[in-house]
Parts: sequence; C-alpha cells; structure tokens
Amino acid sequence: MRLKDEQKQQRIKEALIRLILREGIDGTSVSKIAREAGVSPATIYVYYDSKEAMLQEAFREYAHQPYLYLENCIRPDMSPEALIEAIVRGYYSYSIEHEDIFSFVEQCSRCPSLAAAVCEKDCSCDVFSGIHEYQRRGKMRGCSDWTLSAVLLSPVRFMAMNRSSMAEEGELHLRELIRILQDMLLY
Amino acid sequence: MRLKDEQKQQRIKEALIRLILREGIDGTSVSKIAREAGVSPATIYVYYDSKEAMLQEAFREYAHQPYLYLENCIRPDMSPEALIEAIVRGYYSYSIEHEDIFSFVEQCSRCPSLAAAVCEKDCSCDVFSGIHEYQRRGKMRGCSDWTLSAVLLSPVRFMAMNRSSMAEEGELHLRELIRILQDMLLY
Amino acid sequence: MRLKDEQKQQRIKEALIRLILREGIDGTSVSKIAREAGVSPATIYVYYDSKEAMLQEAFREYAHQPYLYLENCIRPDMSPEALIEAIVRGYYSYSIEHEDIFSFVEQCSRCPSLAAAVCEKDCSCDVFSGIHEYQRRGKMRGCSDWTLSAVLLSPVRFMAMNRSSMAEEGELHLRELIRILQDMLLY
Amino acid sequence: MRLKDEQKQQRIKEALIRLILREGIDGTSVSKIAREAGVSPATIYVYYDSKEAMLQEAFREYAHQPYLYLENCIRPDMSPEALIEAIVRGYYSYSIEHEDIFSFVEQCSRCPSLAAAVCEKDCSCDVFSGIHEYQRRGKMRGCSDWTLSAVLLSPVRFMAMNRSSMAEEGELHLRELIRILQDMLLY
DNA sequence: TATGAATGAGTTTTCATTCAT
DNA sequence: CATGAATGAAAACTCATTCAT
Repeated sequence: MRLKDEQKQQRIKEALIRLILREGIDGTSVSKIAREAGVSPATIYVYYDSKEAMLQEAFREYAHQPYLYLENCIRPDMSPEALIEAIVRGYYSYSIEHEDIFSFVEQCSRCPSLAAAVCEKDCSCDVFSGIHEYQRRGKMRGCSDWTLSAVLLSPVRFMAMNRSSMAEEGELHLRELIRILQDMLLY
Repeated sequence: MRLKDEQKQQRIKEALIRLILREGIDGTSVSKIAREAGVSPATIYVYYDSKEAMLQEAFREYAHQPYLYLENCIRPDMSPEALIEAIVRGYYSYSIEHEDIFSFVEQCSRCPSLAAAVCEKDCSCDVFSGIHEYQRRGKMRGCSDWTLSAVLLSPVRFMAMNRSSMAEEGELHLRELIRILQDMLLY
Repeated sequence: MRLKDEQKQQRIKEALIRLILREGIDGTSVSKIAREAGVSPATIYVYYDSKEAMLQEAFREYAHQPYLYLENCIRPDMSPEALIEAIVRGYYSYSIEHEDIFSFVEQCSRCPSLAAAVCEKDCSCDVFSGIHEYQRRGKMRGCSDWTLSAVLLSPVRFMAMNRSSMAEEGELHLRELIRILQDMLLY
Repeated sequence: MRLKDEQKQQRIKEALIRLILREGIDGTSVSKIAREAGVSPATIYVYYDSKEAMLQEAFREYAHQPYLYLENCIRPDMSPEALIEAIVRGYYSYSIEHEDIFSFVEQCSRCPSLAAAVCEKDCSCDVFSGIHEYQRRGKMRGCSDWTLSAVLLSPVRFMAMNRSSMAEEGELHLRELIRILQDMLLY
C-alpha cells in the first residue's frame, strides 16, 4: 500500500496559492492546480473532499502564518518604538517574502463563502502581547486588540497591496507610517 | 429610448454587485447576472464586450463611489477633529449603506486581473483636501496622501470587514479608533 | 484462513445488494460497495476480476435464491390448492424478507448486459415438480413451465414491486390473486 | 432568437431510450445521449435541469405509452374472449414494436430513484374499461384493477422479457397463456 | 492476502459567448 | 435593441481499476 504523502499534499497547497496569486481565486481551477502540482486532478480528491474544502483548509492554515512570522520578528526586550517598527516592518516583509500566501489570504478574507471560516482577531493575540505589557505599564496608550489590528496592520496591508503603484517611494511611506504610529501609541 | 437603455445597463450593474456580495466573484456567472437583472444573457453583450470588461468598467466606476459619498460627509468649515470623525464615520456608514458596492470593490481590488485597472490613490484627493488645508496651516501633522489613506481609511475597512464578528461593540471600537486618529493627526 | 476469506467475499456481496436496493444499479460504485463492506476497493479485485464479473456472479447466485426459498415452502403432500397458495405466498414473503436480493435480481434481469447471463426458466423446475405431478395425474391443467412461471410468479412480482402503493390492501389483493389462480389451474 | 425546437427535444428523448435499450440505464451517459441525438451535451441542459429530471420526465411520459397503444387494440364491440386476446397480444406486440420504450420503462420501474415518480396503476384504467363492463354484466369474473394488471399484463411482460430464450415457441406460449387467461376470467 | 494511494478516462454540469430571429 | 437557443470548452468531481507496499 502506498502511504499518504505529506509532501504531495504540501505540493498541492503550494500550487494552490501560487496559482491564486497569479490568476486570482476565480481563475484557479482544480485541473490547473493539479497541473501546477504535478499530480492528477483525481489525486487532489484523495486529500480534500472538494475544492471548497481545500480552500477552507488552506485558508485556515495560512491565515495564521503572518502572525507566526511576526512573532519571530519581535523580542521581549524591545523598546516600545522598536516594537512598533518591528511589527510594521515585519508584516510588510512578510507581504513581500510570502507574496503568494499574503495575496491568497487577502482574497479569501473577502470571499463571502470563506470569510466566515476564519476570524482574524483570533490569531493576533500573541503578536500584541508585548504591546499589552507596555500598555499595562502605562508606557503605551491603552486600546483594544481590534483597534491595534486596525491601526497597526491594516495600513501595512494597504501599502503592501499597492506596492507596485508606490514604486520606489515604498520605503519612505513605510518610514512615515511607522513614525506616525509610534507617536500615536506611545506616551 | 435612451433612458430605457441606461436603466437596463444600470440594472445589470446592480445585479452584478448584488450577486458578488452574495456569492463572491468566483460564484458569479453571466447567466446568473442576467437572471438577477431580468434580462437575457445575450443582452449583457449588447452593453459589454465581455464579462471581464463588465467587471473592469463596474470596478472603475464603483471604486470612485465611496469618495463621492465621503465628499458629502465633510464641510469646509469643519474643525480638524470633526473632519477626521466625519471621514471615519462616513466611510464606515458607506460600508454599511452600500454593503454590496463595498464588498464588490474590496473583492475586485484583490483580484490580480482587475487590481491593475484602478489605482486607489487617484480617487482620494478631494476627500483629503480639507486635511491638506489644515496641514498647510500647521494645524495637522503633515504626511503624504498614501499615508493618509493608510491610517484613515484602511482601519475603517478592517472594521467594516469584520463587522459581523464585532457585533455590538462596533460603535465602541469606532469611537476608540476616531480618538486615536485625532490624537495622531492633530497637533 | 479459508473461512475468513469467504466471510469477506460474503460481506462484499451483501454490501453490493444492499446498495443496489438503496441506490439502484447505476448509483452503485465499487468504492461505495467497498465502504459499505468495510474493505478496500482493491480487495474487491482480489475476489472478482471486474465490477461486471462481480455483478454477473452475484446475479447468477442470487437469481437462484427465491427458488430455493420456495422449495422450503412447499411439501409433497400438499393439496393442489395449498400448493398454489404456498407458491404465491412464499414468493411474496421472499420479496419482503429478502427485499434486497429481490430488488437486485429484478434490476439485473432488466439490465441488457446482465440479462443474458441467466435464464429464469433454468431455475424453476424443482418448484414446479409438485404441480407437474398433479398435472400428470389430471388434477391440474397442463401447461408449459414458461406459462407456469408467467401466471404464477409474474403477478406476484408485480404486486411485490408495487407493494408500497397498495398499502394495507396488499393482503386482500394477494388473496384475490390466489383464488383466481387456483380456479384457473385446478380442474 | 432561435425558437425552442420540439423536434430536438424529441430527438433527445429517442436517443435516450435507444441507448438505454442497448446499454442499460447504468451505461447511458449524458454525453452518449448527446452524441446519439446529434446535439451538444450542453444543449440537453437547455431542455432538462438534470439527467435525473430527464429520466423522470421521459419515464413519466413513456410509462403511459403502452396503455395508449393498447387502447387502439381494443374495440367496444369485442367479445370477452377477443378482449382478453387483444390485450395480451397487443401488449406483446407493443413490447416488440417498441422494444426500446418497453425496455426503458421496465428498467426505470425497477430503479429506486425513479420508481416513486410513476405509479403503474394510474395508467391502466381505460384499458380495462371493457372488462369492467363485462364484469358488471356478470360475464366476467369480478376482480380489482390491481389483480387485472397482475394477471393480464405481468405474464406478458415476463414473456416479452424472455423472448429471446423462447425463440420459436413464443407464439405457442402466448396462445397457451391467452387460453388460460380466458378460462380464468370468463364465466 | 490486503490495502490506501493514485490515476486516466470518464461523469454530470456550468461557463462565457455566439447565433438566428 | 433584444432575446432564448445553442454550443465548445472547461468546470468540479467520480469511476473502475492498478500500483506499491
């Protein structure tokens, strides 16, 4: 008996997000995914019950990823300023280094049938724990996690999304954004 | 004759965004649009060369809309605080009152084949002209339009998108966000 | 070892007819049979060369069954009347007690690719031997086995098939049928 | 605008039953039907919502047919004997002349998902009205329509189904059957 | 023997688009 | 202009069967 191949499932998932980056969620068919992954279309149904199920599972998994990445960008001993910069730059780097995952998650979040499956808030907690600490110590302005996500991450998402239009000025805008956010959150 | 035609085209566009809100961009076919609009599929091709062209034209048109709406929310005589509140609340209101357009634009922005067609920045200028004025007069922190969009609009977009998860606390979060943005941008 | 295997083959055959009762011959796939039998699809090919071969073998075997059952319903010392009643009631009981086999055989008999494999006449002889005896003795009307099958068994098959539509009146119709057949065949 | 083509739908239905006669209900796919009918597979979905719906509609329609045919075989002025012979011979002729419809209806009646859609009894009334008349006048044995169907039609169905095995003796068996049924029903 | 993975060829069905009126 | 019919191409998915263990 052939054993279920973890690598193969991984190949399928990677093909999926690569394609969705290139062709969008509505331009991505099961056969294209199969071709991209180098397997038969039927094989995909060994690993997933349906295209919808595959998207949901991948979405659930990948929605987490930027937060895991971000956790590696921040250190407990960072100053409040550094912490904010690390989060902003980290998230922006992620959007570049993992453009495919980033675009995949962005598209899925907007898709009515998928959006329900994952709630962004759930993932963010650990990333903000450093900020919570400073907030408790009165070194940072207190606010809810919703608001933290909204003001720290959404603007970066916006910049990442419009990266191509910003061309060379990207770094400048990022720096400006970081300054403004630092002033906003620090006492 | 002229009026009737434009009404029909309007019906088609409205059917399009209604469907995309309900079923997502990848669940929306020409026949479904036709059925929803009460016309024949062939009729759609009287007004548009292709599905892609229809999406692009609708996207181009509707991407503008929130900015037109916002312009009606702000008055030249508003104080800086009021201005920020008006923009934030106005954009949020728009996302509720025109949920379909909002979702349509969000989805199109993330779709690789459509995103290129419209650049968000182009639209934003007039909305920010009040802010520009205050910035020139030194009453508001200076920053680029990119950054203004990023910090003023993206967070609202985030809240709008997660509206259902926030339930009753929506208004609280909105108020917190407004306060934080006012502090951030006002001297 | 030998026993275990036969049990497994038996489980497969039972799964086959159970499924065909529920889903019809065209809704029954090898994988479904395997799932229902609790074995792997590949295992089925240990016992049968192909799906077609499996159906044929099962058909051949199960087509016999009602006749074996009927033989247990009749006794050599039965009166002509009792004999007819026993055959009719026995066949009807069989269609209820072994609904799955009954439906399976009915479906296979109508399926062009399978019908050729089994000829109903071959099976019937022993059931009718009691009748033959009475015919020889001049107590029953003489006629061919074809005709016996046609008039004694087909009507029961019809009633069995429409059992659900007859609801409570089933027993009445059966009794009427028995009376009519007795009058018809007895001198 | 092209008009819906009655002939085309007819061609599809005829292709359907021709194929089901040749290949059985489980060997008949939409693409095969389309090829046989000389249309595109997609065209079939202009006329029917699904394969299942097509089968149901065809079944509903064709289940009637033998009864319409039979009505043309019987005349009000027939003697009781002639009436029975006409029904038996008529039904048998139908099974030969319209082998495809006959086989189609037989297969559908046994298919669990289709059998529910049509109840055989509903169709039979007019065919038996001549018999009812003789029954009322005391010239024929009284019995329910269920029983009439069971004893008059089922045996013929059995003979028709086994026609190939009976070879040359078909006519003999038929004649024997008719005699026996006449004796059974006539006083 | 027994198996779950794997698949080419098929399934049913939908698609965006064009045709004929 | 407007349309329902028509369709080639492709969608999602299933099939009977074989492979590798």
